[in-house]
Amino acid sequence: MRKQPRQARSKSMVRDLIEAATRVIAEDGLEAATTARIARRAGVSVGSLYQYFDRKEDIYLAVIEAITARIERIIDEVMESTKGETLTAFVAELLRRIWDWMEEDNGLYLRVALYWNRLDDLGYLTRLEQKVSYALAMFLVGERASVRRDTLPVRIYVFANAVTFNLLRYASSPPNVIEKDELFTSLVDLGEAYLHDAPS
Amino acid sequence: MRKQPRQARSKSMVRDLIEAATRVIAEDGLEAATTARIARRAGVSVGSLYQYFDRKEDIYLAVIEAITARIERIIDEVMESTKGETLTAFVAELLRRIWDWMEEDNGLYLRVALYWNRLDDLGYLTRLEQKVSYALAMFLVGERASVRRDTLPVRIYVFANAVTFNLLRYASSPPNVIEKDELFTSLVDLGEAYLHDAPS
DNA sequence: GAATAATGCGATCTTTTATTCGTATTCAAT
DNA sequence: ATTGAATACGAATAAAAGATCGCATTATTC
Repeated sequence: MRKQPRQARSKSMVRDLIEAATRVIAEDGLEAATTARIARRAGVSVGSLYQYFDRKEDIYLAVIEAITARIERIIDEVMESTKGETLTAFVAELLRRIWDWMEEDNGLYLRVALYWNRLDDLGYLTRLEQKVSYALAMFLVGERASVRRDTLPVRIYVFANAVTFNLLRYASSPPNVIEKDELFTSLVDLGEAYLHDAPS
Repeated sequence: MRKQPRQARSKSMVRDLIEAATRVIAEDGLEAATTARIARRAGVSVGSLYQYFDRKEDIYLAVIEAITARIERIIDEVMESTKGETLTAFVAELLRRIWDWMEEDNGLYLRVALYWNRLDDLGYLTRLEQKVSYALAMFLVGERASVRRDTLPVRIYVFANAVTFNLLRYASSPPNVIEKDELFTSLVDLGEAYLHDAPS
């Protein structure tokens, strides 16, 4: 961001721009998210946009930064609210909360999430992955389940990715034979079967 | 494709174009894969390109079609070669074979695969997913393992996606603490823990 | 209420890229 | 060898979109 907005109006303009970008992406896809379009949607001129974003991509980054921050907060809240419970409870609640949030506003964030790969460069995804991995490890330890310590990191990596991408994939084109709840239950089961102590 | 190539030279030109597109994408990314660039790389003029592809996207489609067909062939071969063996054996061998192929030619297809989402529209991915699902189901039945029939379809869906995206994700940025073989073993374990009969 | 800084504007410039089309070349059939 | 069809060419066209910049408006400060 080339300049920090100082006055109140410019701060709110930046917020408006980020929101407008989010909505344009959600509604008409990343291709449609041109500077002109975003600016118009925000009720602002292109010139103003470039006052606070050096390049078009910087707006995209701002969008994804906001999403990531929001998910991180959800993770924190769920860790707190399921403290002392099982890993299963944590995963189930986390899924529910994230999905509910993404579904809000006519699936706004669900739609944006489809462009994750193009928006991200994997930096933000990694950030989230690390947070989730940490949480999972905490719960496993808390359960004093006999975990196979040697393979745990890989398993957590695999599980975290499995959950993330199954969600994204399902969001982008849900097979009509599979209900959302069914998917969620299965993902929770996956954690149970895969992360708890394995048959030697 | 607007016209079918009839003569030998035009057929080979179409092949060259598809290969050139593949290489340009792999080496410099999808952004760089402009019509001009692809044509030049194939040693052909843009005009010739448009003789056989109506739109730029049609070349991309041809690229991904070729890849999908190749993977389908690998699946068939592995099904054949592990016939009568366990599901685990099938999965392990499939992973090995696909990865080996993608690594060929300096990771050519591994690099292209990173753009899957932008190339695909999920049509080809679904095609592959269905083939894999079918294969997994066959092996499970063959093992006469007591599978929980009610949840099997979801589980297979989840597993197939888990494997696919863990591969793609790992390919795009392997965490340096995780070795490829470790990942593969874990994915195989995942199938074992998750697809075989679950603790009621 | 001047003076100065911050913000906002949008027509304009510039670059990039897809696509076309008239012409030149090569092939295949007779 | 001749002729017509297929193929190849690439300069030229046209549209799209990112980014800029000089000027207008609004806020802040003293």
